[in-house]
Amino acid sequence: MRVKPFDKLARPMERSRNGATQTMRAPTIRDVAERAGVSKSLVSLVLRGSDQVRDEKRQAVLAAVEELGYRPNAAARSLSERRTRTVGVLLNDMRNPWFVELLDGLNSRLHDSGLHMLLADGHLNRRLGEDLTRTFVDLRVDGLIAVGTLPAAEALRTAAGQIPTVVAGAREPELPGVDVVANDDERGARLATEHLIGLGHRRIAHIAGRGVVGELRRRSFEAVMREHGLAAEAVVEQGDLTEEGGYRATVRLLSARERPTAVFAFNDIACVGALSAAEELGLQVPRDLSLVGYDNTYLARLRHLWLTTVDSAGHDVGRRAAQCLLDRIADPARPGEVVLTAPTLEVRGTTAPARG
Amino acid sequence: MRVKPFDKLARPMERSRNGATQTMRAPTIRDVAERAGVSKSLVSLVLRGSDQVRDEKRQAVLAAVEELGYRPNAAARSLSERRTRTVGVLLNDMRNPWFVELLDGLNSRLHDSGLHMLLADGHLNRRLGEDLTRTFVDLRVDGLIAVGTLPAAEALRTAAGQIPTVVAGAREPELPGVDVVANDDERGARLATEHLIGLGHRRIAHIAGRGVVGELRRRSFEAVMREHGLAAEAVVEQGDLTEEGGYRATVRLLSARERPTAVFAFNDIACVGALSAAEELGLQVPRDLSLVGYDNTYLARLRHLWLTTVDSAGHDVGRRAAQCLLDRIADPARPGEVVLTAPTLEVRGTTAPARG
DNA sequence: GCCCCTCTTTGGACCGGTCCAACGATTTCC
DNA sequence: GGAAATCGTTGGACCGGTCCAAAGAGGGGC
Repeated sequence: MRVKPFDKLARPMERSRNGATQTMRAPTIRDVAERAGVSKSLVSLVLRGSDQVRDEKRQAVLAAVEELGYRPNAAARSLSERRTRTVGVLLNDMRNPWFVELLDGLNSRLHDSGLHMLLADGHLNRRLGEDLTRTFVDLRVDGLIAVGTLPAAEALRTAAGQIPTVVAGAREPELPGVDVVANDDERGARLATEHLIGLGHRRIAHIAGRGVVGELRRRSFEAVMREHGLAAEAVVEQGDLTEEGGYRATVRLLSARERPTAVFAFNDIACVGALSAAEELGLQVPRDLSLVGYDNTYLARLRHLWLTTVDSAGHDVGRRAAQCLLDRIADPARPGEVVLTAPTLEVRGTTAPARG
Repeated sequence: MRVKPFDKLARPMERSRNGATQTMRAPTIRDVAERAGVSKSLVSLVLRGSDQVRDEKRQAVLAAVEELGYRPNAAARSLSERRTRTVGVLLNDMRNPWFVELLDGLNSRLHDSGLHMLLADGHLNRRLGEDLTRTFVDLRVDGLIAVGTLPAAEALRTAAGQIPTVVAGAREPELPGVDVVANDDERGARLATEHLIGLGHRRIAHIAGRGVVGELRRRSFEAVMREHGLAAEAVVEQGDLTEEGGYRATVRLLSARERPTAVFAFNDIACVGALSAAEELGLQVPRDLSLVGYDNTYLARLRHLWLTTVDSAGHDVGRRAAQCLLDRIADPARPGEVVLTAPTLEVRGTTAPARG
């Protein structure tokens, strides 16, 4: 289908059908001023809450605003103030419920400071985030938050040179002057692994994820196993962030000669895949196989799944990331910081003591 | 925690630490003009792709743009063009994966037309959408899309008077001059119910949702049952859109004297709750109880759940809603339209022939 | 050589706000 | 009573673009 470019479309609100629907323009600050019998400067003062205005005039202005249904024009304000009160959020993948939770935290904190969130999903817009960062630069957003690991690290570096930037919920890229806020993956992986070892499991597998986060969790898993003298019992199988990946990895694991009695999956979604695989191969969870996920998304909380999982506190990560951004807006020159939140273990129905 | 108002924060990008990090301003169109040795009007022409410009000058301008790293200021452009190239999306609940899918469709179509999406989640911002619509009005978005049933119908009515508006993925509110794009709930409920009847089920329950959508599906379910002479076998239990609601409704259904052999749930999430309840009460799905969900979200596609469900084509609904909005922007005076997409049935693992 | 026409280019008004220097009217102080 | 300080208000420059009327530059026809 050929797409009609927007340029060719009529301008909004120029209802030019016939005489009936007239072209009515939104009232401006000057209209309000005229109606209230004051200057536009005074109106501006009142609207910005100055206390240098006589009460009588203030009332007149507010009345005029009410009567005309006046609403300030954000574009004009941004242009003049040289600030948009908007932060751009580059989202890796809105389908991942953990990111949604993070977003929630972000939003709550930003909203408190009178900032709006402009969302863009890099997964939807094929452009891999390159165009999106550019768009945000054009919009002169006051700050930029990259949620999750983005494909376009280079574009982000460029943008970070001009706009206060924070990476949230990912460990990369580490760029100069960019804060990184995430959960402590090493600690989380340790919690999961020690939980399984504490239940008496010895042969434990890990379904690994990609990227820096995947590596951190895997290494921590291996380290903990080594600490307990179980280096030889540690199995790592590469998966990805999908259910399918978790499923296939688990099928491979369970077809091996020496089956693991427990699996620590990179995230909840992969863990659900593992659950399906176990069931399909006739194993009962947690009797025959213990499973631990990561993220404590609502998936893990579904009664029918009820996964034991590491809670990586997405909401908290979001709130802290927002705080970091606010600090960075206040002082753009401060050096980049890495903030890690402490994950906790949420024990549910997919882990049990090892048999025998 | 006291929140520092944004007003008190430094303006972005005025890096004023010491002499080292200087206050560098983003280049404007005038800087480009000067560098290229032409007027700003000419630069504007080049940037907007006019063919009335001599090639030599065009090259000079483009070179200057490149050298300075010039990026146009969106706020200034909006102010002057009286158009933002942005549509506001009021999202009922980002946690519902079906809406995410719809958003995807929306985004793809809007992006093709050079429009950006400004997302706001009414569920996150407690303000119930009232403030959000106002914010969108302030921003002078070119269009408004309400995704899902919003609590603030009145605010939406007001906004719709000023901004082209479309409701997507919900059937209410029906307002003058507002299009409604959704899947055909009556048809979807019919597909589900007839599927179950076709499998030989007679005593069939429906876990009903709230609002107009809930009512449409329930009525259609009842109508189909009546058509097959099963009016007396139709059971309706009120649920809500959560897993918990589906769980509880199912517990009630299965504790009745005459148990249904099949349940048609309002949506996938409620269906998962039903699945848990059945399992907990010792019933095997689909052997002892057939289940049908609605929406075909990725939940339904998880191997471990593998729900038979009605596919309500979120992506398609999103794309059509975007098209409606574009049409409405082009001609704001056109009367409101109701567009329904045809759902399909996705048969998976939770339905089977009735026993006996 | 002059006039008209087409093709490019330009100055400046405008979009709707913010912000600052300046101003008139009081009040305060000596 | 006059100078200084305070308070409330205002005009106008400015933010960075778009857009339009009009100016300039050539070219062709008579």
